Amino acid sequence: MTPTRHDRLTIGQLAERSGLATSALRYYESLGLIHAERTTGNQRRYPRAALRRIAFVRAAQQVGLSLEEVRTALARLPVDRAPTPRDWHTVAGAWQHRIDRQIAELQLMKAKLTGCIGCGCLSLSRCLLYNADDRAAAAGPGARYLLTRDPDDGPEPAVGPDR
Amino acid sequence: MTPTRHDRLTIGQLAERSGLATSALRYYESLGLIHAERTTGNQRRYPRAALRRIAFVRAAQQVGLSLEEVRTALARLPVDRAPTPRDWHTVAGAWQHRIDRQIAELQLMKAKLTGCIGCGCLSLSRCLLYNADDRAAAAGPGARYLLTRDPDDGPEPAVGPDR
DNA sequence: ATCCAACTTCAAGTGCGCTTCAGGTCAAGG
DNA sequence: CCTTGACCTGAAGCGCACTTGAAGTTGGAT
Repeated sequence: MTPTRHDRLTIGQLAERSGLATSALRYYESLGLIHAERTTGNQRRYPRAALRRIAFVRAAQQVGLSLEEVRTALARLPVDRAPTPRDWHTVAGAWQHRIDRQIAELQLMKAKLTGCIGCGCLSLSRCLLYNADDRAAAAGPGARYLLTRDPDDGPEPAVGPDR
Repeated sequence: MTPTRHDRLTIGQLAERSGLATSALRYYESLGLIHAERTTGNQRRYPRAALRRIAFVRAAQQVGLSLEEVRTALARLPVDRAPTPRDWHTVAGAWQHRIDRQIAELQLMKAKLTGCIGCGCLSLSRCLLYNADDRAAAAGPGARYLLTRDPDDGPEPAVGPDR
């Protein structure tokens, strides 16, 4: 221990403490997510604050942000000091909305599954899962919104074992 | 409508009804997720059941399964008939566990964020977000488990504006 | 002074889930 | 018959988040 000075971490040390690979850290740095000073020999030396930024990044990823979005979010926080409660409040608030939305989606899905279990579902004209995807169409790729309420089932040509 | 016969869909029709691109459908087929018969002219004709399988795939993706996992799951369901309640019960039960876990993770995250908002957090020695990532280390990549309780904070050299 | 693990850069590779492209075939309407 | 749009295949490309590899340099310990 105390390989350099007690408050400057080498990339290896940062990797160990953050649980990320050194390659990931360099990658994050290339994206501007973290920053390092350099020794005279051009080696990176990270301030302890880097750990905090990394924690922020990982947390943001869990919340579903891309690294690019994380970069934007980080840009609003102080570069190498702890954020103020005010800084943090803004960010965390936005995250909570995302989390709430994700939880809501999962709960909806769960409810649909429960319904389907009960009804022996996935039959052609009744299943929520089925009808959500069908004729929802459009809505673009990516965040396809499947599983929102299906207002009407439409004129499906009777039930009968589909084939 | 009624372009071929009423119960065989062209890939274009399936695409429209499922909301997926034809390229995605061919891709799914290449993975064995869906199956089509061919016309004498070698064009695909999908049974209506394909819509159900696609719904299954999309739902599974939402639950976090990879297409490979979906393939495995689908292998346990009848190929082109509606699954029985029993079939379905097994699968849906497994999914619900996954969903529950995901919800729990999100709620934990949310709780931590709330705590951090209250305490003006992300300071070096106290923040849950910070400490979860730090010295959790290991645990492999991928499902990194960040945000579990931090038992001890360890001897952090006082708080003081880190730098 | 010497050693070697840890560091450096840059380019290329990986896995997933698709999309795009090139070059050709099919089928239904005019 | 001819056109046109939907379809076919196989290969390549894309975006994301990294990892791997090659070739060279640094720095802390002995």
